[in-house]
Amino acid sequence: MSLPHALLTALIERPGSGLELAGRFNKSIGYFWPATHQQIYRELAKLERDGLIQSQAEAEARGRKRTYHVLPEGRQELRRWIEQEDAPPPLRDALLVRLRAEAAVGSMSLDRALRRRRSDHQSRLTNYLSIEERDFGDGPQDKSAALQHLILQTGIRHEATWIEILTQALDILHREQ
Amino acid sequence: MSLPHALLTALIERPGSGLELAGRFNKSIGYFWPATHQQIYRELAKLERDGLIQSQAEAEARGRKRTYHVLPEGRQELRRWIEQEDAPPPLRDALLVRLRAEAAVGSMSLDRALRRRRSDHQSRLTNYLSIEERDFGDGPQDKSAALQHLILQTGIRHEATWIEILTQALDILHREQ
DNA sequence: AGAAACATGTAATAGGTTACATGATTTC
DNA sequence: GAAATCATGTAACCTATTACATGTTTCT
Repeated sequence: MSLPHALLTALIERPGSGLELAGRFNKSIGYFWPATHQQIYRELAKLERDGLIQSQAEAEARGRKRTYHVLPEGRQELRRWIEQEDAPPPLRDALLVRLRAEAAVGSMSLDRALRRRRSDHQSRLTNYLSIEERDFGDGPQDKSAALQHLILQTGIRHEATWIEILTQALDILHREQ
Repeated sequence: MSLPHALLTALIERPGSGLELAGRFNKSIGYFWPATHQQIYRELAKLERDGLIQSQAEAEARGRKRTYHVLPEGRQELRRWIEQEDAPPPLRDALLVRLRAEAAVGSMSLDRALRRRRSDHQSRLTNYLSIEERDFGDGPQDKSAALQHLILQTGIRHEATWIEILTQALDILHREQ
């Protein structure tokens, strides 16, 4: 249920069309709330039906660009939603199921999957660190920038934790006995 | 797509019925792959149709207990699945969307949600630490126990990271200016 | 004019969540 | 015998994923 609110946030940061949003998502909000363009178009249409955003298009036709912006009602709805409480989402990581399965059957075949995952996390970490350098490298931050930095740091810590975990897992699997 | 394999793992650890599994899930695999009893019954039926597990019941009737165990084909399927590689799942945490939205609109109303989340993570952490004390407190571990311990440590680090993040977020929101 | 890129969508499927329905066993 | 608990299931819905379809603009 967060996608519509993620879209409202992105459109407040800057109005745009469905495909533009899909592109921006890949490099920002999508790191913690991914969405495909199909999902985005569907939700944008619904948000407009609900009167939270509005679109302008040069002409009403299929392949024509349609730019959305947030209405006051949308901003209001976002403010309302921000203060909702919800429980922490579960990890839901298949790799943990695999580790548990390995502990149960001892197949000894996890090695490749673990290395692959570790290198995935390593490249994500590198990417996040270079974004941090670029966007938050110098100077003091206002509240808004500090929050965005914190979100990025969440990703950084997440990747770093996984790298450690996977290294430990490989150690365990390679131990004698 | 991990639920069937999580169930195979649980049934290898110990055969059981649908509701028993649902109960066990809440205290073990469910920490990183939650499932309701409805899902579990559906998947068990499918696993039996596919010839991976088999059930025994005293009588064929609706409310009668039905105990499942894993067939060799199921064990084989689990071994095959373990070595599959997959990309890290996204964080998909609504709270990060909320932080980003707060950065965009500055509603100043996140406080309660952040404290609630932090205390959720704190009680989970306490719970995990006491499980660690109880199950892995003393002595050296064989490979299987070391893996299960590592899975628990993943949860512990996850909760600890979130507590830090949320504390930082509260600091930022309470800052002057 | 043709190709590539931009742009918006539809359809089918799978997985998970929530609400509800029903039978069997145990306990008081 | 009634209530609580154990146990198995159905149905409706929502979200996300994947594959496909189609129109428009720009570049060469």
